[in-house]
Amino acid sequence: MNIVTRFAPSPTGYIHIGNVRSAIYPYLLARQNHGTMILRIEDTDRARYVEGATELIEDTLEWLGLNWDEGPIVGGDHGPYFQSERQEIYHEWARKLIASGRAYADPTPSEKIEEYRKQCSEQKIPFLYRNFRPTDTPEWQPGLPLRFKAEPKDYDWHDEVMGDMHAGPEVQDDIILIKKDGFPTYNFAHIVDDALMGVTHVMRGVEYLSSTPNYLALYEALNLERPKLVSLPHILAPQGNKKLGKRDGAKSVTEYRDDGVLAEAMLNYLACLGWNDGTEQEIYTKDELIKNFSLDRIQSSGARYDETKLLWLNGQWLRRIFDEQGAEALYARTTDFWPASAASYDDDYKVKVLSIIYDRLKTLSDLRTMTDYFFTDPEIDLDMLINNKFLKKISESSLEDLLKTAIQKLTDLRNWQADDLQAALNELLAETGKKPAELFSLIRISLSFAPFSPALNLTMDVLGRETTLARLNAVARAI
RNA sequence: GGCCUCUUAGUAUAACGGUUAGUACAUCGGGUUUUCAUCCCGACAACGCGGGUUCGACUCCCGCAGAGGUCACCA
Repeated sequence: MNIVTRFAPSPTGYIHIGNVRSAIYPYLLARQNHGTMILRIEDTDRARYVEGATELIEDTLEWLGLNWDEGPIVGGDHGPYFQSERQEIYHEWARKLIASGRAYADPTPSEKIEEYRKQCSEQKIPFLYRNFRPTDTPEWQPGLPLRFKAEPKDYDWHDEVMGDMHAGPEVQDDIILIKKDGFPTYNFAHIVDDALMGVTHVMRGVEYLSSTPNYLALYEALNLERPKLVSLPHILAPQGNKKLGKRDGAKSVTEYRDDGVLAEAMLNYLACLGWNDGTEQEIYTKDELIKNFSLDRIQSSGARYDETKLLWLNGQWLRRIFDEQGAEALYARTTDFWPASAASYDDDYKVKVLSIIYDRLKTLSDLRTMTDYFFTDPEIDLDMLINNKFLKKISESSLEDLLKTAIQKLTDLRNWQADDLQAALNELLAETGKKPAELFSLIRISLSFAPFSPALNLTMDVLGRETTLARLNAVARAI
């Protein structure tokens, strides 16, 4: 069987980390089975439609590397892939239901419905429209909503994540199929679309679980085959037990990209939130995820979003790319993340800086704050030097002497290279009788005036003889 | 309120009747000649509660509690 999955978002805004997973899992399943992944835009709610949201969605999927085989941009044999362009199709299927007596036009004014709803809520009973079903219904015409005529009964079905399910007649209702504006509801449109597009696995959030019996009734009434149903548990906000949503500050996926999180790390983290393959592996490439993914190992409970772990994974990925693909490969990802002061420097120099700083990065945007002193002379901050925990017991004149001794030693150094620099530093240690913490802190801070920096010899190597000596001399004069 | 789902350390999870309940993040301690990281070593820390079934239960069954979802002309 050819597996066909889909991601079917509404273009109401950006995709955030709480809802990308319903794109990732269908993608993994489709790729694993050499099947088809469809992107369908569910834009039937004109009020919530947001201009540009479709592009935002496409951008997010592309960044994560979740390409689709059918849908906007790429086309396909089952289009259109925007529900707003499928009006005729929905109406055609709606007419079938009218013909078979399973749908009726509803003339009830909305105030009346609101009243019914209120009655039920006051009596603390569930609101079922079928209990208020109008007896005399007109012919369906524009301006009138079309409702399904429920014939409630028991349903049994299997959910690939939740297991065997059962629901009684009490949950089935006369749901709206076509709204009065002529657009279909999600409830109706997705049934028709999934069937026409050959979707074999419907993967969506658990919030649809309670309406599933209505969908089963619809498949039956339309004489359509049931796809496999896969309910994905929610991703929960870091605090509390609420589903992670925009209101809890769920950031858009692309915001993480702009903050310097790698797509590999994001995909890795999200895929493993609520799914695991039973091994103790933590780092997964996209190909490994595709290979190892399985529906039956998706958790049935919600998982809390933990940004700390995402950032840890990002660090792992930064180092992995550097170690396995080389400095150039990682450098290629850093283009937008250098401080302004780096603009005039060439690629070779920046690659060197990256090479000695990369294992201190959590995100690429850390480059902006951590590398400035490689590109511009830092402002001399004597307080920082004098109050350093290793240097504060040394008098200022001793510091000056020590610095001058170091300058002399480094000035005499023949080869300005990491190894030779380290050798010179070691000799300096022996000659001055200072502890590494004292001597190295003095030089390190004098060069960077930063809270931390890479190994001293590497820093001096990258900075070069001229800059290093100039900075040290400047500090020696200032003390 | 009805219906439905979920419940292992702070977090994500492993275990599919018999383990000192494993792993990772976080936290705390130590090591790798300065700092901050990386890396390595170590520590802390969990089966929601109550009944069964069984020689034996985190695992199976039944209650309870807690949390979440749903009951839209939103998806």
